[in-house]
Amino acid sequence: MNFALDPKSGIPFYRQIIDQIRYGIAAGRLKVGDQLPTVRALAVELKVNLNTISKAYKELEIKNILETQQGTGTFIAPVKVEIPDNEREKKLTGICNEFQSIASAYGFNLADLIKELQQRQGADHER
Amino acid sequence: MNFALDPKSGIPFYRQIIDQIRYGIAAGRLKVGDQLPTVRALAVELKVNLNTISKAYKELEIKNILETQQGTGTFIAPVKVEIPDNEREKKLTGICNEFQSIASAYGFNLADLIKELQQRQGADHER
DNA sequence: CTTATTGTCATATTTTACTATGACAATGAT
DNA sequence: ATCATTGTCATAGTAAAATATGACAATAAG
Repeated sequence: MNFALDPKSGIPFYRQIIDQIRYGIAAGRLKVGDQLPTVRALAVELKVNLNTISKAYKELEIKNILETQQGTGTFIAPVKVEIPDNEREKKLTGICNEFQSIASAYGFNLADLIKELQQRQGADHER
Repeated sequence: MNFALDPKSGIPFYRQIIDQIRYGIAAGRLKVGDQLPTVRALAVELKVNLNTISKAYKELEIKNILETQQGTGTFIAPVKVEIPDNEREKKLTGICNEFQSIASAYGFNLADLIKELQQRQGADHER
């Protein structure tokens, strides 16, 4: 599981973390019993305060999505997490909007972006 | 151009306004020279404070995306992009790296992104 | 038992977002 | 010249987000 915070999004860090975990579970990349990074480790990795991670984990524990054992760690709880298709689509749209806007500010159009991404896709298959 | 604020999104109002203008330009719905609503008119329409609109416009003006003339109004500025080819390529790579990283944190892969962008390309041609 | 690691809690401080209000400055119409 | 409209600025207050710091509690390993 890899996390990526976007400070320019205006979305609070703790909420971005929550969402990325939810999406990870929903997509099956995180499975019941998997251990998450420790609050301190993730805080260092994302260069944010320990309390910010703790807040995210805590909210997910309240929702029974995570289980924490003090002294041991934080784990994915046996709960089904589903992200509605429309929310997922909305997220993708938002990410692409942001992407397209920034690209356009530097003079890149949709064709430029698609071409660059397709090259990566090709490179992926070669490996 | 019509605006819509989502109070539940957690994204600051002024940032939502900034983004909607940026996306509007990127998508071609707003063109060079177009006048935006006055700060007071938009403040009333969106039921937010005048300063919130002003802050959004001001930030866009600093980025040379808008031009303001006191007493007249606020307009879409002519975007100027002059970057050497090698730096340009580097920039595109960087933007796409960032994009791919954030998308991946939410479980979207290259194929998802390409598909979404291609849909936009198609929608463009229909108009 | 001791020690290290884990999550938790509490407090204080800083930064940012938003609102409220009032005043000022530049422009264009009359 | 006068007036309405435009964007701007300054100040103050409230709330949320994030940080900084230190301490505590439960678990596992030795």
